[in-house]
Amino acid sequence: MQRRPTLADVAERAGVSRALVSIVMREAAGASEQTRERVKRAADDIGYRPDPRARRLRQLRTNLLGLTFAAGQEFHADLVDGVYVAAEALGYDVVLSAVTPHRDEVRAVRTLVDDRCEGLLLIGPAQRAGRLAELADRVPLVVLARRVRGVDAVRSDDVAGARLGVEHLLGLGHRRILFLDGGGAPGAVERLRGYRRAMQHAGQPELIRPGGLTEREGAAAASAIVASGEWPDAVFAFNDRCALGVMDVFIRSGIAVPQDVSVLGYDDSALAGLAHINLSTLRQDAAGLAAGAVQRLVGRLEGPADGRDERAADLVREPQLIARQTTAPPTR
Amino acid sequence: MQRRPTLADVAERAGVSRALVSIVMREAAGASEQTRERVKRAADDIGYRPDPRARRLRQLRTNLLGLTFAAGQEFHADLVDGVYVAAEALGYDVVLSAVTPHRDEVRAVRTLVDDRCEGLLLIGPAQRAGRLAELADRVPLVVLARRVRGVDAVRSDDVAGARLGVEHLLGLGHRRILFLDGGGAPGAVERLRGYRRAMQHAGQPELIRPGGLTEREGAAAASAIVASGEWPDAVFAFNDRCALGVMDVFIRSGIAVPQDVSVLGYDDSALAGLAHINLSTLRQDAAGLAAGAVQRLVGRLEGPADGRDERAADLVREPQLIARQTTAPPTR
DNA sequence: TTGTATGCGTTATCAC
DNA sequence: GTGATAACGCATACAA
Repeated sequence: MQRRPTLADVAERAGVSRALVSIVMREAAGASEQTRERVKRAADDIGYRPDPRARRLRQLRTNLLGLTFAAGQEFHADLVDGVYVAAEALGYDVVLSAVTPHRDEVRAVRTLVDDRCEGLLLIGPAQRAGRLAELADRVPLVVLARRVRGVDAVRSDDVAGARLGVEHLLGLGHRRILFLDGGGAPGAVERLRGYRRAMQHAGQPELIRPGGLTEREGAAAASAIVASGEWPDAVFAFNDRCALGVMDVFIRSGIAVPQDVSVLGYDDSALAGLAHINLSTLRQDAAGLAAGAVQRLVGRLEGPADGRDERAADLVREPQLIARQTTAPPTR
Repeated sequence: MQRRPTLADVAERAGVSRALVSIVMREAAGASEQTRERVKRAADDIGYRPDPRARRLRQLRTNLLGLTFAAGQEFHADLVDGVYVAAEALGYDVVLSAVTPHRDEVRAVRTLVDDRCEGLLLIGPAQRAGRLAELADRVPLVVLARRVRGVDAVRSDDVAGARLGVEHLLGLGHRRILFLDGGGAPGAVERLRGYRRAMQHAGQPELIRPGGLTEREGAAAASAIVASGEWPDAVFAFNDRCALGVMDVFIRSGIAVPQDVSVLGYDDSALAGLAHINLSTLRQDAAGLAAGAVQRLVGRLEGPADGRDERAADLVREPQLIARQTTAPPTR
């Protein structure tokens, strides 16, 4: 027998009906303990594993959650992990669909819809809000790590995070705090707003330069700072990668961190925690965000039928300040 | 009609049989051009998309390739992209299964087998060779980026890569070349061997220290070097991350790269190419490796029935030297 | 060229 | 508690 054993094979071997095997495999009610034992033995003996395709085909529901993510991005990976955990706890399976250089988001979403996922989770989607709203109109959808008008979203409170960061630096005694903006990246507007509000509230001047998302851009910004000859007390970078680029250029230029300038990142990526880097940063609660998104999506799926016209939710979670070695009181 | 349209709905709307719709949707022979047109129109009108589950259930083959990978790892992401591309070219779909902190490899593999994938692609699996051989015995399997005895594997030629690196440094005029070993990591044994062979061939003394896979370990190794007071001409690190740790400590210690010491990495990760880092390194051809693995796997699936006892293949591809700014002729 | 009938592996409904 | 039977959406052999 080259083909894989089916439920019918188990039934034959155990000498019971297929219906009973189904009941036993699903741990459903309606079978005696003795029968259960026999069926399980038979299933194990021939190495039977239920076919999810056939199961989902027969059931009205697929119990499938589709998830798009950018392969290779650390923060996305953390969210994927969290989604797996949260979905399993609620009895759902997860179908992954990666966004890569040769496979765009539209395509990633299409495969998930074709696979009959009941709901979609999109991590940091790049599509414009209008498209996402259209999509959300056709299939239950929750966006992760980005705010989209008219669509359910779960994300960090970037305004609060940036404010936390500024308050940390102010608390250390810094005054001239330079913010490196993230341009059009998700969360950039909010982080900038948080910075500005906190600085205004403290009565300090706003120092803002274009930063970016990568080490390269951070390095460029730092070079500009060095060239200007006028250093700030502290640099608050849009994210960790940008902060690393800044630190790299500073150190090569003989500017000590944190003695001469404090540097603060955002994301608490894996690099930030390394012993020789020890970057102070703000941590987003990936597991919490993932759980929140899954719960929201499942809530829509299992909620009251009249809830479909419910207004889109925008769930935010507070980031957490991780003070390491790159921020310290001014030494001057 | 809340439920999704089925093939039968299309048939009804187009006024033809379901078999004809099936023929048209599969682009199979046996339908007139006129009918094709009408069916396609009807399908588009009601937004019909075939159900892959039902399709695969009916067919003897699923045309599914299962792929495990570590979410968040850049090199894995490159391979995932390559697998998507190569699989599509051969008419296969890819099912992703991530290995994360809360989801181990065994589990990732199980879901793929349950989903009736015809063959499995494992990127850098952590299981010991014996387990993998057992698995390969039950399902067609190709391991990517690791060598496993008795199992099909596609990987870079790490011996050749290390040799290339050493020859590059020798060619620049360096003699005292220190190699930072990767311990038990995949490819570590081969890279060490390549280094030793090249050094022996050149009649130079072998300088070997324990390195590691991360910035942290690279930094530790560099600290030891600095403390010893005796610098080599060049440091050849097990991988880019290790090399970055080395450079970080060197620069902080006032040792200029490449003026005082050349540093060579391995992997050509995204960080290596950044303007302010510009790490010389060895590039693995991710797309080529992925394509090779997919071709090998599909070859097994579609190959002659008597080929199942074929000996396991070990396909290697040559890495490529990327000479950037961290390696240069000695200035002394 | 087109239509009919059957089965893929499972679950759900109904009898017994 | 247990078993027969239909149905999920689709593809295929075969008949028309």
